[in-house]
Amino acid sequence: MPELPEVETIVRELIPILTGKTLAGAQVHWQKTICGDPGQFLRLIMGQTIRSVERRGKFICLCLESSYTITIHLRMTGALIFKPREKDGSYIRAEFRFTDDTVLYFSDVRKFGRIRLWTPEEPFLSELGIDPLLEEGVFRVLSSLRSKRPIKSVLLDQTLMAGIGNIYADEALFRSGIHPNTPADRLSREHIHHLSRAIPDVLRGATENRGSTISDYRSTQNAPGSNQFYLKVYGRREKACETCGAAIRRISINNRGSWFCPSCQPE
DNA sequence: CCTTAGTCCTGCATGC
DNA sequence: TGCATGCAGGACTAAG
Repeated sequence: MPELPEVETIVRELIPILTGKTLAGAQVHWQKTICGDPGQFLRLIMGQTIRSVERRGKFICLCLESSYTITIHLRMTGALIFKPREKDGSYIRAEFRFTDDTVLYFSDVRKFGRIRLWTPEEPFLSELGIDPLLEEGVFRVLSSLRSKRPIKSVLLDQTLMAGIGNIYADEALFRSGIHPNTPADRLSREHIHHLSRAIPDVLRGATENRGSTISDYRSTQNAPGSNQFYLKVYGRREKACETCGAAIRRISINNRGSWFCPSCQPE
């Protein structure tokens, strides 16, 4: 699943490729991919030049010269690719052609991904929380929590911090020695300091490895990441903890799988 | 305020 | 081998 490191990897690849390109044509093969009316969407973006490409949380933002912005959210299996493989063919949900005849394909097996056009008047991604790459911001958010919700659920809450998903929430909690079910308002001062450091560390490390490819994630050039080889708990079913040797366990928190070491992360 | 369950989707793992 | 079942999950929504 593309989270902050995977989306950041994609955006870094898109910046030199898409900046300055002008949209010449587009096709939508799965209508629900586009939020709102696809016809209206296509009319409004046609002929527009991409001024910049940015990441906000897990959103890819294509800022247009008209001051409109296209956002792309990949959700579970979405991918932006320039050279689709044979097997991608039936999963192409939309495609964008530019005046230089290059084509950007939006592929998405599970059809959860969404593309939306924002007018300059709309409150752009106003619900999104802070970027969790800066320790100071993460510390401020974690220090101000007055909620009894499990810390795992809080880390996944995009209105507090935007970009953390299931994989990196579990990894950051493991590094901090915090059980995922710990009520957020019961974290010790030490826990908060540790987690504030662990979150940016985990995200930066994963970005340096160009993300984690568990099943579907691919970069715009169809390249997998390598960070899956460095995960300490996520998906390590029945495997031994590298720190203490205990068996990694999986529990469900708010209907989301949570992987942890019962010995390194006591209740 | 909070949690839980359902929804969207498909491929893959499991079980008989 | 084939078929049925169920599960995963990000974000949203409805219900309790």
